[in-house]
Amino acid sequence: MADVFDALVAPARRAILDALSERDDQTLFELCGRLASDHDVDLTRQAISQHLGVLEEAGLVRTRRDGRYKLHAIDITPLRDAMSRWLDEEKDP
Amino acid sequence: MADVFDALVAPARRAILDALSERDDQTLFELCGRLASDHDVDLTRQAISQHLGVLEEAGLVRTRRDGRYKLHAIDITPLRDAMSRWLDEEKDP
DNA sequence: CTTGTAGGCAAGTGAGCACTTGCCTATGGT
DNA sequence: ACCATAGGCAAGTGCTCACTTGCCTACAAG
Repeated sequence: MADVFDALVAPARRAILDALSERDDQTLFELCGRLASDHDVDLTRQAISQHLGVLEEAGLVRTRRDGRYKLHAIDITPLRDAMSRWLDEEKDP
Repeated sequence: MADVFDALVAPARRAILDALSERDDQTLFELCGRLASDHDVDLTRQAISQHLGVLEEAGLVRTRRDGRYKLHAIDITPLRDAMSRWLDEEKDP
């Protein structure tokens, strides 16, 4: 299981999370097109696929099979867990 | 100005932020000792100093001079800003 | 002024990673 | 059966970065 912080360090992977925030259940090819047109990410399909693998290992992306399509969705739970140590500082007034 | 995500990818830098979360206004030497004893980070002084430089460039650490001492404190504002795009998803019930 | 402590600058090295190229597998339509 | 689409595996390359080593500056106390 890869680290959440390792997963977030690549701008392309953050763009993937942004694209998945807009719409869940996108295929690899959908993501390639959307990233190129809307997020200034112009990478090969294999590069995007590898990034998705890292994100999935970190738990930030969930996948499900539908025939020959593999649909990707974002899951921010590991992100909350990783950041809570700093962001959950109680501001007791 | 370095990227917040670049700053967070090194485990040593996250440990520094943890150490500064426990107590603000620590010097470089204080941090070296505390990191070695409490956070399993056994690096040279120069390495810690370079990490502090990256954190400062990312805005995550604020410094002030006091005589020959340089005191470091954490500032999580850039962290909130960087993560809000995913963590501020409104859960409208 | 010298000595010790706190910090800074700079170059060098090694390892990890982002990205590509090339080929292979699987599912679905006609 | 055949072809096109969706996805996967693996090796190779170049570059970035974490860390060290070595030397230099600043402030303070005796």
